[in-house]
Amino acid sequence: MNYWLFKSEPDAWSWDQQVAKGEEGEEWHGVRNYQARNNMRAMKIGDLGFFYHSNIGKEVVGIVEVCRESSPDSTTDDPRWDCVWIKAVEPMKRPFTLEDAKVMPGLEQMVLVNNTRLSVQPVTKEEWEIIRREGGL
DNA sequence: GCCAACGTTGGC
DNA sequence: GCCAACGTTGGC
Repeated sequence: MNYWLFKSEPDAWSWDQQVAKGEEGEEWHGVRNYQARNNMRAMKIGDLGFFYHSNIGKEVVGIVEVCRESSPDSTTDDPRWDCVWIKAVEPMKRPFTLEDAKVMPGLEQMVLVNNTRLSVQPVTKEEWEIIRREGGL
């Protein structure tokens, strides 16, 4: 079991829209970055992730689960790009902000804090548990 | 809206 | 294979 973080601008695709997709989930399409793609290729069904709102909010708003492993991105014919599907599991009771992450002991090494531009990133078990707890779950 | 950080592209 | 130019992301 591995843990991840998915960034989305809520203007483009929000947590509420993700929740509305229910059990079927949604293809996490549109990623055009090798590192982010490689992270998705490493994912297994059942892996969990944080759903993070970038730009507006700048906070983790919920937890998602990988429900389909990496397959070709339906929004391009370019064979380099594929992606997973994710479904909403539960919302955070309290959103966990980027600001929180910057000052929270134990999150100094977190990718979210140190590589702001990576849109699909790994999260360690320790980081996962801290943020989950701080989110009231 | 600006701009720093980073990734990608393409000329050499 | 290097690196300048350019494009994009995302925090502020």
